[in-house]
Amino acid sequence: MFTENYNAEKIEKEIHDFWDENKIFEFKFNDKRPIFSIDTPPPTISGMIHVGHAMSYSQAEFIARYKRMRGFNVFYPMGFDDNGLPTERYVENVRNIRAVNLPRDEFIKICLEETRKGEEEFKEIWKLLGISVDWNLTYSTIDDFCRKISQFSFIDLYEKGRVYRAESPITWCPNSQCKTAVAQAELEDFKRITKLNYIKFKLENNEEIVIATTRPELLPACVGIFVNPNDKRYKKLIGRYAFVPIFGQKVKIMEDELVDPNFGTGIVMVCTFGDSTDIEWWKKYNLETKIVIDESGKLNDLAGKYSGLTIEEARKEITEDLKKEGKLIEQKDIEQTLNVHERCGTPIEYLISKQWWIKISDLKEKWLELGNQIKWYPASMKNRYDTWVNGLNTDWCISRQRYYGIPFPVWYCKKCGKIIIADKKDLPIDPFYQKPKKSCSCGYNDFEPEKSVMDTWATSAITPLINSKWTEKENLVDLIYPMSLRPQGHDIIRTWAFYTIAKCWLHTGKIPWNSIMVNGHGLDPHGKKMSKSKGNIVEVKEIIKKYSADALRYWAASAKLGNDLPFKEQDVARGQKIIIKLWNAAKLISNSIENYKPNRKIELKSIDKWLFLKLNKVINKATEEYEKYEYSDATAYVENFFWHDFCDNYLEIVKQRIYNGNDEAVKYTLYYSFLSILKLFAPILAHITEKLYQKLYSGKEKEISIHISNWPEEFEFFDESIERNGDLAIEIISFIRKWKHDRKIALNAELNKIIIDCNFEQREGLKEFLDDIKTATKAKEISFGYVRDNELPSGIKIDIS
RNA sequence: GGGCCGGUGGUCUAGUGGCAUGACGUCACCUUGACGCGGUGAAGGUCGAGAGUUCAAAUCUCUCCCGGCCCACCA
Repeated sequence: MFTENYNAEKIEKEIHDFWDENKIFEFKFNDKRPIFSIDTPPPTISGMIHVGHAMSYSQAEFIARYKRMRGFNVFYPMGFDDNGLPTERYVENVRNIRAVNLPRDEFIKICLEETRKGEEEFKEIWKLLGISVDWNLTYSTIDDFCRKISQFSFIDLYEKGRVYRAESPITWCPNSQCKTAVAQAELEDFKRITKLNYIKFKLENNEEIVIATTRPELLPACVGIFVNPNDKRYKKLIGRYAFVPIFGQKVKIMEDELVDPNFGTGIVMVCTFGDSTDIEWWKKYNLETKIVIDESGKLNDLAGKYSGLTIEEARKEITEDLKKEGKLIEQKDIEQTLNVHERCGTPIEYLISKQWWIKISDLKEKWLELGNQIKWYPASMKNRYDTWVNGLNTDWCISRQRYYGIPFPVWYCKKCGKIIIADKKDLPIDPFYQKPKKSCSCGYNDFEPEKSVMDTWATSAITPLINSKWTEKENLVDLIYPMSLRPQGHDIIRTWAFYTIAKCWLHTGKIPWNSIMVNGHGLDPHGKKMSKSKGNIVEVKEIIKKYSADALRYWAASAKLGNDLPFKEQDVARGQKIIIKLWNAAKLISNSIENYKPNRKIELKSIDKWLFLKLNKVINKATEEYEKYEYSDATAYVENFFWHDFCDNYLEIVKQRIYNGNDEAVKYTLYYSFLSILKLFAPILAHITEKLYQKLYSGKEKEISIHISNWPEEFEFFDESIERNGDLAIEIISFIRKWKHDRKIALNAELNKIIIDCNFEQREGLKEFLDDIKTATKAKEISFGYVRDNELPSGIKIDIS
């Protein structure tokens, strides 16, 4: 018997130490059990770990624990995504430095220092939360092995003809902290109100046409004018020439179906480049190239007196000047959707530059087919993948003009310009500080290193191969690839999920994982994303300290898979109540279990069988839900069974038998039913179930930890009529409770006599439960007989006195 | 403009054809030998709107409205 209260902070700490010491979560390399491998998301080191992170990682963690109990050898690694733009931005802010002002190697060193710190912080919090990863399997995307495998991957795709270098228009972020090429997947939509400017262009014969544009600052880059071929108003213009105001260049008027006659004046100017239609026309009609915006979003010499101005400044001044010249005849407010960089919200520009690309846009059908080979949970999330693939219109630009990332294993010959690719056996290399091992084929021996680094997604897209130690002699590819499960958020389906499927298939010809579970986000109480700048971050540590890790995990388990979940402290408090309830139930039954070890078949009473019948159903349902990764529905079933069937009804009914101390049937029932309850709760309430397992079952059950014990299976099947009859008994007990309540009598007040009036079948069934009704209602006497009133839904009538 | 997800008592939520689930909150009663962080009850919903299919619709179909997300070349 134990009497102490539950001290979550102390006990959770003890349990963590126990798990560590006994290596409970270690992946066993030589083991016959089937493997369940998880492609854990490597979090970006961003300096703020909030309950939203805790939620998504907990949800994958529930599945890891469930699978472990199902007898799988679980491969559950942890990674850290600690390079690339987000990390640079983080480090620049934390240290208040700017990468551009520092030597490259010094900046990289600082980044490494800062990310180490961030990783320690993550590790500490994940341990507090009880995330059951095997920390021996940790990787970081900037470590030697990841640099090697990432460069290897690049060379492999280069050799396969999937990687190419090309000078072409590219989406570019001109933000002073970015100044890099970005990929289609990194763009977001942004709606804003802007001015549509109606501008007069002169024709050769001094006639005038009016063109509507939102970007007058691009006038110096204007290389053509288009009208719709079916637009009768402008048919006569086709093939003639116009002069761009202020800048004076002469441009041809052409026709194209893409022009919407109803937008603006129905006449469009093409600039290199204002948007993707410009690029399309530029390619299709082989137009001149006039780039007027530079890498930092300023106008260059082509803009004449406007040179050096930012886009916004130039727009303002050029508009002013047009107005002065009488060329601007109208300005209208319109709503405009434009592409912005997802990291900083800056409108992207199109520049021409030389970048490295992975060819993906020609294989849309393949990507869709691979998507079909993977099981999506919840199934509807596959739509997002399909939509994205269908909308793909460019290849994947993987070079970034940044500092802290994985370098390309590439040099260029300074004489003939030939591309020199490093030898696979020399990886990882940094072309900035290392040279090719032999001269160029042209005989020259001086090289220019590729200065760009790779898009972080290019590395994180091969996490299944990183986990498999692909490229190493002693690898796990046959063992764990394709991996069993990819858990990840819905916001990165177009990036992480898609790129992983694409790259891994290009390398191996196989899908990267058999299933993907897509989790929602933990939001602030008002349903908004948590972010430092909004000041609405709820910190993991605080909540764990106030409630407990188990209570926070319970909150995480309350969201259906894929749904976003606003953080409500009352939900965590609800988890706390269940934990306390479990502890107190254990207190009550500890006497019966502590010195008891079932070793033979016992004749059970009907109410005991009733409990097992209910339990069987819960085990079935919970298992079914877990197989679909629906931990939340599973938990709801378990919770309902534990709280109501087990505590409110069964325990109340058998209390006297517990106190008697020598009822073998009740001991047997409590031993196994409570063990099952603990196991069913174990994936969610990982700590308290472990503690109670050790307190009550240690030395009796085979495994030292509940988390490696077997998932509960159905008990012996009893005649289903017992469940029905037991339910009738509960119905009668409830009625008597209400009867007492209506008379403001205490529930434990004694009754003189209960008379039950029912049909023959009910009477036969209830006979087995009369004692239970008697003790639960404190009736001195109970009998069958004729009753006039008090009819229950089942038709039974009760007389109470 | 297209797609996906959602709209259920004050708040949140389960529920894909058959009397609307639970939590939190509210109110009342019960100081029951595990738990008052408890027990027992009560009040509270025309299940976003409309139409249709059906003996029967929160659930299926259509239209519309609202919210969120994803996608799209409208200058």
